[in-house]
Amino acid sequence: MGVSKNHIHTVRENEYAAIAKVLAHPARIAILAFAAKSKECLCKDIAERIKLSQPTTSQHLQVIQKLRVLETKFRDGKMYYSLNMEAFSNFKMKISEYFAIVEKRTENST
Amino acid sequence: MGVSKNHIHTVRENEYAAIAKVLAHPARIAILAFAAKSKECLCKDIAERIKLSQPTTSQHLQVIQKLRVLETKFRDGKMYYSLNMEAFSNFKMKISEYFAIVEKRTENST
DNA sequence: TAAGGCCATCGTAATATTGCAATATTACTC
DNA sequence: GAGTAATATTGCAATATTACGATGGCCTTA
Repeated sequence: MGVSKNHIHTVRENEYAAIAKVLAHPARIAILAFAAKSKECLCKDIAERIKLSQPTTSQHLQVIQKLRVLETKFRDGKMYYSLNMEAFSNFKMKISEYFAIVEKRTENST
Repeated sequence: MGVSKNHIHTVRENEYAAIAKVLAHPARIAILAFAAKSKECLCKDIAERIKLSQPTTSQHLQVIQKLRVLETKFRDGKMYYSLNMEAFSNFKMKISEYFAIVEKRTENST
């Protein structure tokens, strides 16, 4: 087929993969780093910075937002994006958890 | 267009994204964990374990191999896959590096 | 040599992702 | 209300990803 068979994998495997997916595009890597630096930023500024169109940038922002790593505040007719540190730290923890699991398994392997 | 514009991003951004891409599928998450546990394993065993066909599994193995996180040994007419711990640790380091960069930027942000 | 096991590759299909132009929407300002 | 600015959405095109059956190659063993 070609359809992703997520259902045959465990919840945890899907969770790790979902997190990695957010980071699996250079534009999103750049967006998160930019958002961290600028605290609050606008879509158009991000677009200008990463040199992608406003719609494409908006699309990437939605992808990141789905996992709550970016939060939004609406003020003065503008949408301010900022890094959700709590969610981001959770991201980091989950990924570290996975690496730890894999590493631990190598120790006990036959 | 729709073509990925990797060239407009930095080498580092592309590198982080490339690493994340390997982890961006539950099957590959499972494969790495399985390879860590079994030390040496066969494609058919992995396929059986993750419940995907042999060709699909082989395809995922190639993706992981591209970044050298899996290494292969041919013996007795079989291809044994095993985790390349050095490459895997490098993976972990790079990802940690990225998280650290982002976190650091939040401290100095205005 | 034949048979069987294992795997990569090819071919194909379905779906997902990436990207932009055009448009719609929303809110502020005059 | 008209104009402006920022963003989301829609529609479309190109490419990438995911998945499997079929095939062929290679090695081992009978």
